[in-house]
Amino acid sequence: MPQLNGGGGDDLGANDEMISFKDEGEQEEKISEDVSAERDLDDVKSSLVNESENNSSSSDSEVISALSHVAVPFLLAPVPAYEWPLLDVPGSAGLKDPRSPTPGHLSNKVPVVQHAHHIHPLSSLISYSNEHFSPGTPPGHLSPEILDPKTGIPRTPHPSELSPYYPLSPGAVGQLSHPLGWLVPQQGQPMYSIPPGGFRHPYPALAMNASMSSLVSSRFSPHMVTHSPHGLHQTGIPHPAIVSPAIKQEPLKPRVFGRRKSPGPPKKEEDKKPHIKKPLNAFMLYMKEMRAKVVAECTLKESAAINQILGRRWHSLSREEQAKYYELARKERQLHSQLYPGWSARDNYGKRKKRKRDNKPDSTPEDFSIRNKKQCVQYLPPEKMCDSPASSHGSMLDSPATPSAALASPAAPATHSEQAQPLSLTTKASSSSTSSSSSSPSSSSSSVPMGSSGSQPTTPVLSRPIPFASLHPSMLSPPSPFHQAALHSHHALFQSQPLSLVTKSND
DNA sequence: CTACCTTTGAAGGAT
DNA sequence: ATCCTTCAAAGGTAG
Repeated sequence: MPQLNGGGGDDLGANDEMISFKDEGEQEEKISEDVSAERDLDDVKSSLVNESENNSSSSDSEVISALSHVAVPFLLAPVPAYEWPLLDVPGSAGLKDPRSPTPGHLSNKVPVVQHAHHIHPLSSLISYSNEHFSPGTPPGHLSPEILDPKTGIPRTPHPSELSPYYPLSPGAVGQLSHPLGWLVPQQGQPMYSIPPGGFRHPYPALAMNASMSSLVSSRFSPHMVTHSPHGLHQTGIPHPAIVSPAIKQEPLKPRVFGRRKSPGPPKKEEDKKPHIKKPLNAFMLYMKEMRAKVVAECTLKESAAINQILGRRWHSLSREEQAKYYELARKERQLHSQLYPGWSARDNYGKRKKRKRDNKPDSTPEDFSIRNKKQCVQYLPPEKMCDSPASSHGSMLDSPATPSAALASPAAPATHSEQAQPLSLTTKASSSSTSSSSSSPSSSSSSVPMGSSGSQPTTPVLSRPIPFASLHPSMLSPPSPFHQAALHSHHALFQSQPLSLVTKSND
């Protein structure tokens, strides 16, 4: 259990969080795109700006204006809408995740808790609509107590049992939405697909605690839980993460259904091995929640464009807000690890055939640039329409590195190094300027901010022309050591795939 | 029909 | 220790 570091990493959280704040310079991205692409964008931008007559008096002209006319409500109140009040849950103190390194006052505020009178920010994601409750799973408020799986005797959940998942007070459990996405179907679709034939739990011996099982069961329709004698977890509750290889991907999707017939002969071994999906990370959880909203606000439907918007919005979130998702993600990973102790992310390798155009050295610069250019044109425009003003300068930066932020870091247990670094900045080239100041909690010892997503920096930068372009300017004048570190990391990037990039920029 | 696109984060293998 | 690759969601799009 990677995540279960016993309370050690207080700082972990902080670091983790830092990772996410790498958006600064987003604006630069737009501005510093590659020339040709920029032209194309300019056309679009201008058109957008023109269209949006009134709007923006603000300086963020294009983006805001474009945005406002498309989705005013969405843009105008991005944060407020999700300003999650850090709920103090006095009663949950004992229940809070023991590992939670952060100070009690902070940890208690984990927004996982939803009071009856509050609407959880993630309600869309984890909301328990009535329909989601299976008959056999009475609302929590009706059954605060949990039946002991072994004895069948009602008992109050132990902190140790709940804490790993959610710091909920016993009484609150039933009222709260389960933060784990897989426990809550979104838009009628479960986060994790469920094989029609039932589940074959790889770890039957695993004991799911009562609280968990109740939560889990609440997410599945009765028929799913009831039949399928084999393949079901000991508790009789299939985990949404388990997906039969044959239908491993979104079985509920029509198109998937259509192609159910396996192309080849039934693969024996694969059939035996259920596809256990990776737990969603913080951003994925955020996406699931926000996608619908973004789509509603915008006319966009393409996920690629939506995701771009979501990515920006993600960066625009305050630390506290992001912290919530990190916390959720962390818990989900924990739960996942408990449900599938032997599971490895590696297990899913090769499941998806896709392997995108990786900026392999082979790809010629031309191809690369063209491709990127095309993408930019294709997706960025829409983004601007709906995307929130790249408020990189907004909340995150402004907000002092509060301890709470630190708390966010879910991956706490993860390597400290990564979190310690503000690397996020580096990543997004963007890191550009703004970065440095506020967010450099970097007291970290390790200088290189490649930390967590060490890979991240590279991929994005390469795939995205924009950030890269902006990279140069900012890098030229790195005042602080931090910048240097960032520069260094970027430099590494150059070395790894310099040609295409350089060429591109020159173009 | 399938892979791609796009985003961030996590994990694990490779160096 | 660092870097790189893959996958997680999702839905339009292109081949």
